[in-house]
Amino acid sequence: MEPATVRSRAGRPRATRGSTGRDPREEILDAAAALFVENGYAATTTRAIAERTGIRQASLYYHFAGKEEILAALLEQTVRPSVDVARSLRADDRLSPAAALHRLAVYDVEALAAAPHNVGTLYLSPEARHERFAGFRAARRELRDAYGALAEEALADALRGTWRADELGAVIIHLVEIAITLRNDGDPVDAEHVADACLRVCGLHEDAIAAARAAG
Amino acid sequence: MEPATVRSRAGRPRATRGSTGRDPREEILDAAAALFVENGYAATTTRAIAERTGIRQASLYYHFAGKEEILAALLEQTVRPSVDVARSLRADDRLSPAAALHRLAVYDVEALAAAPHNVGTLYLSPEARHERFAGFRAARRELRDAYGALAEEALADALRGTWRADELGAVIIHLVEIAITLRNDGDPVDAEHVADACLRVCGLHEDAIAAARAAG
DNA sequence: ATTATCTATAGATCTATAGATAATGC
DNA sequence: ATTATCTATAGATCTATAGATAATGC
Repeated sequence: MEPATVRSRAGRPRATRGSTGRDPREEILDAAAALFVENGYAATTTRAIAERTGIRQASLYYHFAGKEEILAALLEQTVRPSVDVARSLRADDRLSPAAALHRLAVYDVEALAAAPHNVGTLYLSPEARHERFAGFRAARRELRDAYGALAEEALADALRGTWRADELGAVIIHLVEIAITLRNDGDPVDAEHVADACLRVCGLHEDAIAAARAAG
Repeated sequence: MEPATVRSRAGRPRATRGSTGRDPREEILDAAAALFVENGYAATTTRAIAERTGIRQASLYYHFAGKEEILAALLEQTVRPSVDVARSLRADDRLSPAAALHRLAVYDVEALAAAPHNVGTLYLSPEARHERFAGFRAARRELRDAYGALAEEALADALRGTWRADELGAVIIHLVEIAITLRNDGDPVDAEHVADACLRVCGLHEDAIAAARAAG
């Protein structure tokens, strides 16, 4: 039962017009995401984030210890759902490896295509590699390994021995991330097509791909 | 006929030991490449570049108008050879589209794998998208379009109509750039495998892929 | 009393320019 | 005279902290 009018919160009012009533933490994350993607993490100043949020620069520090913590939150909240989906797909023994791989790829591509501000771009930033974002890096590694394991199981016999599982995982997750680039270029992204391409890289024939697509 | 001892150049000597005798412009580009790749363009200061080069910060400006010009030079010198190879492969009518695509991919992957400091990483930086690097962006677009044109010609009949040529180009060039990520992860990169994967994405069967590989 | 903001600012940069200097080249 | 560097520094940031303030909550 939400109140019809937004009850104004505790705390000194903002100097600028238009407190949106949203959770200020979310407002900051949203503003930061847009700026990080547009200009890059390092080139984005705390002042710019605050300005876009509609607060003063210093007020950021009430919600986050600093710029790094904002990036950490964005990275983790972006990759986490994919990891959860990967876990549940791997646990589902009603699906063939190819079908599970296809589904995971479709989910991921759609998530990247729909994420606010194309936030997947942040995966590519040099900062994301840093030790400091260990939570994100561990999650991403788990996702890559899930792709690797599924792809190795689905792999056509003709290709056995050509890829190690972790390379294969890196290749497939990388292919999925074409969604980021296509979106950046303004092209519409067809998740099924990209997922099909993942199975083709595994050496599957068109009929096997069609079967995996239907099972997903 | 090079002189046996390196004749010292005109100009005030450097304050630090060890003027290498290389072209100072090259020294700067090399130092900047290493730092841009490691820490990102925006996070790299002119001071850090100078320090690594072995000169004072202000001395950079004798060789480059600023940081941006250094990045522009690195981006262009990295993409240019691939564009040249793409042009000559498209002009060579002794090669089937699949064979030409395979060769271009092999060339590109090997170039990315061998480039000093994994400089291909810079393609991914948000700054590289900027208007200011128009030369690089035009070259990259030409390369992507070459991939798109070759891939569309090579495309298996079963896949006709599923991709537009420019999407296809984006997908293939993106797949080729897995070389950057693999190298970042410390994995060895097998250019033939990646090129094969490009042809699989185009829907080619293993025998057609083997033929294209042999023709390259 | 608690919360969420604000203003003000210290201290640490960072880029780019001005002008001096120490070599070689002629 | 020309070249390639140097030292010094102005001016413009940028981050993070200190402390004040204006709301709501009890």
